[in-house]
Amino acid sequence: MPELPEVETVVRGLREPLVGRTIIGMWHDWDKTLHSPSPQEFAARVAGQTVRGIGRRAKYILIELEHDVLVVHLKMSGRLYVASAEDVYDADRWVHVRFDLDGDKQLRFSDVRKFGKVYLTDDLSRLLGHLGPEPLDQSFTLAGFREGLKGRRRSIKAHLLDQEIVAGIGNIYADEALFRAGIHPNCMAGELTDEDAELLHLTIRDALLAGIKHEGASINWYRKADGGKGESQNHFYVYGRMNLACRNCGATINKIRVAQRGTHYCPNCQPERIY
DNA sequence: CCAGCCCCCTGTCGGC
DNA sequence: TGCCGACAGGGGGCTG
Repeated sequence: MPELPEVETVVRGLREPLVGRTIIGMWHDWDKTLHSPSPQEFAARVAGQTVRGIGRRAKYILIELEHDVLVVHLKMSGRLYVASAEDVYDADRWVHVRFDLDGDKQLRFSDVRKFGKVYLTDDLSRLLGHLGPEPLDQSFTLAGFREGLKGRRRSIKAHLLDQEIVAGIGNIYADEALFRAGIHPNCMAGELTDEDAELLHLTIRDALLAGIKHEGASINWYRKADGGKGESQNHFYVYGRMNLACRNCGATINKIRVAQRGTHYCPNCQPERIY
């Protein structure tokens, strides 16, 4: 569920309750949620470390400790929140990892579908080195984006979902960025014009910034760190709007499958192209 | 290189 | 009502 805007919103919400807290110990009930190191080493290493800061890389949450980084990927249904030990939340029934903090607080990782992963590492580049540029950083240049499109014989939607091209876009914001650029999701990446690339380079950032502004999309599982819902889903142009009227032209939004993912587009604003 | 399929899981929804 | 398949904000792996 969570893409860059959702993860960024969670990170911002965790900063206040988490930074400065010390991890006392940890508990888990699903081995596969702990990616690495082993549960025994994980618990031994994390205990006693204080949270120095919290950040984000692509869809990964980075909790910076004194000697390691605690990394969390929410995948489809993960939630991360800080609670007082006695607090009870709806999401608690799916908590699979819990970190006990000083001050009688807890950092809880809840995950209905159990796809989420938690890592502890002192070598972030080994874990995240394969990722492409951050779309909202200076490192995401138009020149680099154009270069990456050259000669690629796959759909532009598949291209945008490739985390090595640009990191943090998922199914929602790929559809939204392509709509804003007027580009059909099945267009060949390598066939886009320089003008297309320039527009898409802009609309990727616009779509993601709109998502952050509205604090992420709470369609199903995603919640902010404080448990509240985001509002981004109320501002989509195409995602989840099949058979509804295009906000731009009034045509009926269509849904197809591209790159094995449900894909929403306006057949009028994003016409198929003949090469 | 890339499309297409599988897997990891659980919950929800629509059709019969 | 119950059952059953399809599908869901992700990503890794395999085949052809």
